[in-house]
Amino acid sequence: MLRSSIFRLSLYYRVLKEKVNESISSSELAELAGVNASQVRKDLSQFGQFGIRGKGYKGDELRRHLQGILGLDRKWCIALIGVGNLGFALLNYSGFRKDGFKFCAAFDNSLAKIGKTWGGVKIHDISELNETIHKKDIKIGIITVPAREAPKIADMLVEAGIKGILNFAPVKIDVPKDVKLVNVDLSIQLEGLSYYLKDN
Amino acid sequence: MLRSSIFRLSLYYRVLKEKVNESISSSELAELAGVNASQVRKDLSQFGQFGIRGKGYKGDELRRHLQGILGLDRKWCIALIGVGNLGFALLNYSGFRKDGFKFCAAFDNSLAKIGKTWGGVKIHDISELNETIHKKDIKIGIITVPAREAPKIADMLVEAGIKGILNFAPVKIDVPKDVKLVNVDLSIQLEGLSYYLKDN
DNA sequence: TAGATTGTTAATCGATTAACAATC
DNA sequence: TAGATTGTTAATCGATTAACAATC
Repeated sequence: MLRSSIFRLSLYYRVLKEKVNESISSSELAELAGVNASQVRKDLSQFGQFGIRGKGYKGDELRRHLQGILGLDRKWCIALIGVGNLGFALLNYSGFRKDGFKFCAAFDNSLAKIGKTWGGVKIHDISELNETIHKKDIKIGIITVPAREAPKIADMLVEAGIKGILNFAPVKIDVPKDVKLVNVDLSIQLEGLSYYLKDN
Repeated sequence: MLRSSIFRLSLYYRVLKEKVNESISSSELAELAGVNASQVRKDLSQFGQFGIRGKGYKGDELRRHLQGILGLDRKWCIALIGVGNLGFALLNYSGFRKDGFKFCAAFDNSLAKIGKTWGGVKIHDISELNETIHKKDIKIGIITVPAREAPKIADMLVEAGIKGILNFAPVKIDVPKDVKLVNVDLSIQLEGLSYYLKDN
């Protein structure tokens, strides 16, 4: 399945929250999500037939389907590694919670932080990574350590059996192909803006 | 110019930092950046001929070219709107600084924050947005307010003459086509992971 | 039935990769 | 000169959009 399709399904899932008790056509949904109507129908058709010809889609029904497709109908236990400013912000970001994501443990190597509880989450020493991931059945790792430490942390996560990594460190991470890696590179996003603005 | 090409140029720019005193071939550069060698040459060829046939590219020279192309050879004054946890983390993120990005002002509507200085940046009332942007010659706006406030803030930024917006709010923002908008949607990235993991 | 809108196929568009002549 | 590697064109691949028969 296409990365970009999945991205758009999340978008549809989000905008449908406002249409729970209504019917909605592919063109309305497209308008709300900022994409093409054909694309909406194509994206959905990869997973089933959710609409009624001549009528459109039922908001709540489609939303429930998308929730299942995206795997948001369950709890996801997350580990966050690197409780700096960004890590702290993510621990406290409430937007994740409503999608079933829950921070089950945080890790850092700073003695000042280990043992403390931030955002309701206990901070462990990184040496406890493997054991904690198994014990708490953690499925997703979020890397918010400095770039030079990130590849090693990624290896430790893979070693511990993690199959999904969200990496914020500005460095190339290599993972086996059965591990899904998503990079969020804030510097590169900002540099993209710089390019477009430089001749204004 | 393609969004994806620009993204990769930033990647090349980053990995070349380690190759400043060396020559490097398109295939080495591709390896470091995790892309195809033809793509490296194609990307670069859109902006000029920077290599020597039979030899490759000079690291420092190519890096300087990329710096100019990306507009990173100058200072960029940034405004951050919404000094919550994420806003605070970005204000204190040192990674932006080395690329010439500088937070010149922050804005919030909380009386407890207005007038304070965080990460070396003064927090203003949002009512001072327009005036401050003009006075400080701010070119880029970063939106880290809650979703429901984000569209209004975006309008204010556009009104103030901002031409580049980095939006972290999980909501669709509309801007005129002479304004470049980049969305960073953390929930959607995480939902993407959920999709790939759900059948494991 | 007539109108509307889906699901799906076909056409288009764009991006990536391969190939190779040019040339250091 | 021989070997290497660029810059660029051609081929391939994949994603988006348009079109339309199916059908509510």
